[in-house]
Amino acid sequence: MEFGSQRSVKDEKRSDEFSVEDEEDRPDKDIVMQEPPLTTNERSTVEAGPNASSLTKKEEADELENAKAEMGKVMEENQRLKGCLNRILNDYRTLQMQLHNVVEHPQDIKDSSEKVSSDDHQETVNESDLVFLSLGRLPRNNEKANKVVSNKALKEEEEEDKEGLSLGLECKFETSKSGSTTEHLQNTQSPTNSVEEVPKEETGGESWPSGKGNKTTRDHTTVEDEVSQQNPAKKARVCVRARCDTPTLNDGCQWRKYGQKISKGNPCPRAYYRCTVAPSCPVRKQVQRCAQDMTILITTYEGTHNHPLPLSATAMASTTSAAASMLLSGSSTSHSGTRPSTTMATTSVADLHGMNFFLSDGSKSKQFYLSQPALSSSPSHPTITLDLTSNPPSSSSSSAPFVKFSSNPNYNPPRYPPNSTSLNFSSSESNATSWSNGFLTYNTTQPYNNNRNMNTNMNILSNINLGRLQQQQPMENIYSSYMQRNNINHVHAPSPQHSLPDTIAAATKVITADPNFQSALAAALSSMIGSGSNTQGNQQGGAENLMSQKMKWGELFPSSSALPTSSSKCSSSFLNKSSANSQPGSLMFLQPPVPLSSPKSASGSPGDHRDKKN
DNA sequence: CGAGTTTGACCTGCGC
DNA sequence: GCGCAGGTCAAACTCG
Repeated sequence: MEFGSQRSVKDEKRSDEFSVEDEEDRPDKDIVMQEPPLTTNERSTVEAGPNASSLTKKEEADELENAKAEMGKVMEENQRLKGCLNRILNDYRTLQMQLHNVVEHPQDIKDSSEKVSSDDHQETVNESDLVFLSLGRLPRNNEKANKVVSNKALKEEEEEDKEGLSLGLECKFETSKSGSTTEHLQNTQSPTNSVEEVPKEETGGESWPSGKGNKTTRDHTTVEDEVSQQNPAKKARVCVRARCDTPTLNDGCQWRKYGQKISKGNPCPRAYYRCTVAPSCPVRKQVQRCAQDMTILITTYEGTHNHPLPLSATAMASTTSAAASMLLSGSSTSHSGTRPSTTMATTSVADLHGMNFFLSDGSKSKQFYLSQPALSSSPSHPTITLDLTSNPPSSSSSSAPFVKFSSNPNYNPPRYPPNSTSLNFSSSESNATSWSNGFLTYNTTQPYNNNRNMNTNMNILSNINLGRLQQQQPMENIYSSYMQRNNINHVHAPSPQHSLPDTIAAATKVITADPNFQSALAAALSSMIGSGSNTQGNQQGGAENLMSQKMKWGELFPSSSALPTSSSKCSSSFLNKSSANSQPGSLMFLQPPVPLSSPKSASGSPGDHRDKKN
């Protein structure tokens, strides 16, 4: 499969470069590292033996000293990394406790958060910085508690008028934000919706197109009906575009096909699936081939699983959940007509490639750029697309490995949405589509920031790019966003002449300054990094692996590094693999996966089933 | 025989 | 109000 081959190519390429993944695969690597490879001289020394007359004792001593110094450096580095790991683990535990407190004792949230914030490690990780991303659904009895949290968050948002995201139960970019705007919010009846809307959808309380199914006994519970009443439209959808030969992405879940339809504008039929892992699971997905490129499989997810997810399904679920959350939070504000003067906007789509999240919204009222109706998400369905495809090699690529916008899942470029939320998992190679080898670009536009600059034409676009920094372009986005965030007029993409240190500094500032970035990063990284480990069999020690991977990344970010390479066959395969590790250590709080035994389709995907047939 | 798929009919929302 | 298109249902069918 394509991704598999891509992986192998990448593996070769990075064989001689520092690999976080490799290191993570070998927890005891520091031991290995303590014995640095022999230098040529050393080797010759060893080979020549003590009788070698060419080396004087002094030379030997020098070499010995050099080796010692080198070793010292390595050990020092090890210590530093260990310290970092410990710190991150502490953070993780603290966050976990915080979550626990939130879930168990919602009334204590503030207290606990204050308490925690007094902790050393919490100095920078305050409540507003947290990402609570849960894929499965919280138990119903917890929903209330979370609603309380959400309401609190909402109040805080209103009070603080601070930029940020506010999401709900399942995926919270729990930040304070200004009263934002959101037409989205305004459209909702319940004042609590601003925060609950996402959670409700994401918690599986989500309702499918209203009205439908109410007549017959459907899966919807009373709560869900409630939700659908409160939230008649605006079902967040996450569209995943991936090159895939199989009929469906194997995302780890069990799906049952319940319908098929030829949609207008696309000769390929669209198949409708619903999750059958749990009988009442509201999650559905649509699968359709891209009309322009039959190799591209467009999978649209809607809803959130209300049951524990199989390991193999958590990654995709987390990714889509995060994306949906971003979408919904991002959609909370709107303004149009201003084309972002950003790297994105100024970069020709044709020159770009890679994996992208892009946000689209069929809703005119929300004034996101409109999706084309080809695979039309219904107007009431804001859609975020995770583009795991790559442009053909012909597209010039290396010069601009990033960001491409497409107007719809069928990918008709370029539209340049005035507002866009985009997580970009671009690959640095034209036809390589690997999450962990790609760049992560988290763009937040004003909807997120929701700041007072809304009336300006200056779209704030913030990019965080992770990845191969030997290529300058990624940093340019960061730089650009930084400049923009600081209201520095910067109409065009920054020129490559900017010094790397500058861009690094800018990137660092961007990351540290904006909790939204951190949140989005955390979500995206959870998927990306989680995928970095390995094989499905290697599902243990995931937390530490992940955490240390994150740490590595954090450590390495300022310097040249390669992100861990994941194995990705079909884009979903990688997700399967990633899930095991993404779960425990990430900032996502997933419900404990339960091994699902399905007598029939262990693969869990109808596509697999069909594969057998075919 | 049970689970999953196929497929035509039906329902609903939206635009004109 | 009408027609269209998306989405869903459910009976029939297939498969293991």
